[in-house]
Amino acid sequence: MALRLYDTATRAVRDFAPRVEGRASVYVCGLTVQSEPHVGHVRSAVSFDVLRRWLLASGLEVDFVRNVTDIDDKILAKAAEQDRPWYNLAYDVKRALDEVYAALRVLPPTYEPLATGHVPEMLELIGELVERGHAYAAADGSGDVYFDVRSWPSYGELTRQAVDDMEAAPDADPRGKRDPRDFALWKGHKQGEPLTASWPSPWGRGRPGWHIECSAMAGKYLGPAFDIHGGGVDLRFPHHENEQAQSRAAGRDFAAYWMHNAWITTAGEKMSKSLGNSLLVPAVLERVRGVELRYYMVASHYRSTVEFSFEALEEAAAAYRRIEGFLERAAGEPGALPPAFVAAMDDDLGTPAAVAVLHDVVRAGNRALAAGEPAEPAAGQVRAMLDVLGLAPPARGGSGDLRSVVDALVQGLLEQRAQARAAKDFATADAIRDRIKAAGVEVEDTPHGPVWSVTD
RNA sequence: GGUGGGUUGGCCGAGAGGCGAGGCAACGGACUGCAAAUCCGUGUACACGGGUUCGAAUCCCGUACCCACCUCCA
Repeated sequence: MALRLYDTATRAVRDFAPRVEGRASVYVCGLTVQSEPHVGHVRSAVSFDVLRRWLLASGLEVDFVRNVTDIDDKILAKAAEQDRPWYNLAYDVKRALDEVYAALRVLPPTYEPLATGHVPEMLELIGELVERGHAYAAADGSGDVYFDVRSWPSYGELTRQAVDDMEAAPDADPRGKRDPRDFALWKGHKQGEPLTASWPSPWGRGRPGWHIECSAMAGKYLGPAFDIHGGGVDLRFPHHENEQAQSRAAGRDFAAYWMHNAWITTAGEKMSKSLGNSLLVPAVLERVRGVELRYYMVASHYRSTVEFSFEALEEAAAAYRRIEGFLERAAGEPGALPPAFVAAMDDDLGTPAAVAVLHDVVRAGNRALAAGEPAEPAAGQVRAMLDVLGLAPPARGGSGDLRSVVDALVQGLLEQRAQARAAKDFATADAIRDRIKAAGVEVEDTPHGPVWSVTD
């Protein structure tokens, strides 16, 4: 295993060695299902999907968990605004998210646990923390339970921050906290909140704090120690810092490597508040195909900020179509990966360099085609690389049945065109081509005769 | 105040002491009835100012600007 990954905790690229030989365990923070996903949201899923596919391609079995946060303040607030049950909103958004993931070729996780389905596991963990003296019930009778930051000396180790240097959020409601930096493990049920959003606990009815779900669910599905924990950069603090603190304070080793993907920004800023609907994934998918959007993301490194623009997106789509065009001209079953591609991927998932290799091989293949030489080896390599990146070309021209129907019809017209061309009646030949094109089928002449494809 | 990341050609986007990743666009050529596709060729880019070095986009010092996080953000 020659894979090396950048580990946020040590701020260094480290050799990746799974805890269990031949098996990698990965936990990725998924989304809070409160509103439709924009392109920034899905970068994380795509980045870690590439990680997963590369681990698989490297011969490892992969246990891949990505959670769904389906209960939180924002969900409750938005549902109340929209005058519908919070679980109705959460489930709708989750389904929209599933569609987006499918469009972007993100493989379904091995497990996709919901926070609301793991309240007992969370309560158990909170109980352990209280027992060990790292958590306490608020003295104000609110039913809140807090993690005691001062009781855990290594608090702040993930993000290298000293507790005393942290800004004590001035606007935060101190409630029953002993220290303003203490964070909620359990939130007591409040007046006005739906009763359906609360569960019984030793501290009264309430709901889980944000961070505890990930510790509990990672523990359940991956065990007290696992290999890689991932998420967006913003999650380093507080979310991941807190996850690690509460897990380790409960005697679990937790993650061995931490990986964080960078943002997709607009106008140089984080994509969120002033976001128009145009950047919601379904809207973007009206302009390019899902596979092209994925190419756009994969063509830059997961730790680099991407400044989103439709111009750049169209360029990426054009680059992708070049690859796709080559595969339409050259057959070849997926073969071996070029060593340069493997080296690029092994170097902290160097997808930009890997994509460069992809284009190099495409050019070599096109050169072979132009010279009338076999292009199967190149096509095989290209297909193998695309599989790893989750970028295999989608089937074109509809179902196989329809495709043969269209082919029969088009072939008849192409024969007429060939006769016209042979007779140097180019006006008729072009008229036939235009007619076919108007029906959505493009014809290209190649040294081996005309080839048609369905335009999107 | 603390912590982390960034500034590369017309555009996107890698690289991290010597050899110009790759894509898009542009221009020239080849091929073609035309078109499309494809191939070949064309670029003296690394925020600014110093320094180290035989050699710096890359290392050091300083400056400017941008972004993110600091307790419920992908």
